[in-house]
Amino acid sequence: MGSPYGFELVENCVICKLRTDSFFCSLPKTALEAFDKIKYSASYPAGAVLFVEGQSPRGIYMLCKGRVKLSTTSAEGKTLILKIAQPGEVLGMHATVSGTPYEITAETGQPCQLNFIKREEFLNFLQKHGDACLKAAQHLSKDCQSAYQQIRSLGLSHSAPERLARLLLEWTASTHDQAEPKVKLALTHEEIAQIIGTSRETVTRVLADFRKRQIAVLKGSTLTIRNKSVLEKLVGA
Amino acid sequence: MGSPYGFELVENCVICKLRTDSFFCSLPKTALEAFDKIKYSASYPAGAVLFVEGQSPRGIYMLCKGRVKLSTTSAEGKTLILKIAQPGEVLGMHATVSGTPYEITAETGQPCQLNFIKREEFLNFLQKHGDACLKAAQHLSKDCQSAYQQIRSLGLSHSAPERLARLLLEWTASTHDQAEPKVKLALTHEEIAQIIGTSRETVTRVLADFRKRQIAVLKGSTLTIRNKSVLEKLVGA
DNA sequence: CGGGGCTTGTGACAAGCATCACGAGGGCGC
DNA sequence: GCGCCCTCGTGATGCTTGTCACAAGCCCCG
Repeated sequence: MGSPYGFELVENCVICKLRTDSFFCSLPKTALEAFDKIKYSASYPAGAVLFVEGQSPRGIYMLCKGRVKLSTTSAEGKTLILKIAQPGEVLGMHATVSGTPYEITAETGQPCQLNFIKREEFLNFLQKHGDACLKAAQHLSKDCQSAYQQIRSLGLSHSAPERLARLLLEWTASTHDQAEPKVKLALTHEEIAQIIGTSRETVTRVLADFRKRQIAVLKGSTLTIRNKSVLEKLVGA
Repeated sequence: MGSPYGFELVENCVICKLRTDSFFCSLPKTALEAFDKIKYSASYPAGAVLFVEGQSPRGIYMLCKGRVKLSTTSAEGKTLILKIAQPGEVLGMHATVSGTPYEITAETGQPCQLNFIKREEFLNFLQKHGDACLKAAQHLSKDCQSAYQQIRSLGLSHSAPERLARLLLEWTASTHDQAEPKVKLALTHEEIAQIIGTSRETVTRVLADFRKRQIAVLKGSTLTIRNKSVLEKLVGA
């Protein structure tokens, strides 16, 4: 079938080509089929809001394709980005599992395909399928870990350059041992600022400084690390 | 039986008087008995280190009695306290479930009773007992939530008074509708500073300011909120 | 009761950064 | 092609707070 957002909508998890090795995708067949029965597939355009902090949990969203921005906002309107979710991740699981309101906001950053599962059916599913429940626990653990990492970044470093250096290293962590690692990312300075908890102007200035010192260059949406060791020094001390 | 730290060591979870309504304590009988079989009970003095960030996970600790300080430390030796764990909480579950190194350090803040469970046996236990696994997921969700709350506090507020006000309100959240809520806590200014990510001197100064303005008074280990609405105003805007 | 060692209180100073303000570039629709 | 809006670049300014330095309590223990 066709789709309004430029890609095929895959309706069946069992034969899905998007499946990654992460989380629910890698369930044994019986669990996967059960999962397939209770899910609702849907496509969303960029900028769609899946849920807002404070809402009581309707259920979980499993991200098949695209990127989703997870953020939280203060009373004054200041926004902090918690993470950019990648395909394979499950969104809104904390709230759904614990029954408390969503504590974060999820917004698609580009056209996305998602599977939605209602809260009750998801909880039932977890109870029936022990291996799925264990996967869920693992997923929650990962979320905790990334949260702790962000706490470290926010709480244990005073300078904005240090936090930005840490973020750049994080982004290029998967590119092993290249002379000049390159990463594509479609984030504005404003959004980067919201990740590391600083102002847009500071990000601009620090990036300009990095460019001048030949440490890292962000051109268009391509980030190139020129001197990884200096970045590591910035983070380390 | 006697105990070196001034309280009885309860050896059997099923008949344990310390049981709270939280997490594994409130399991159905069969699961509780299985839990009881694989656990090792032990008492620890104040200042004992249960695990250190970076270690590969040996297993989980279930806190029955006492308080445990969970923290993380930067390369420069700066410490950030993530939370003070209360009885009923499980420590080290993220690392144990996901198999990655402990990302935080756990240190007893007073004499404690803990149950330890080896990683493999714990994972087995979760797989066999679906309701326990669900409880585990709920516990992890709670941890995530408190982590997100701390991220909000660190990332979305620029002033130290604001963060301290938020912390005080958090501490007194359970004391509903008292004219002047009082809370006992045995934390030094240094430790408070490590929770809200500021310096010891700043905590001292802000507390002095709060005292002068009749907002909150910390005397010995007793905290008294004199004017809750001002605190809420500090947090809100 | 008289020391250490830890905690708290306070002043001075400078760095870091948020904020405001404004201008330049670049993409997109009309 | 023209204008509009969003993003990026950059200067000036002042507040917040980290840091250093040191004095005063406080508590525990011999």
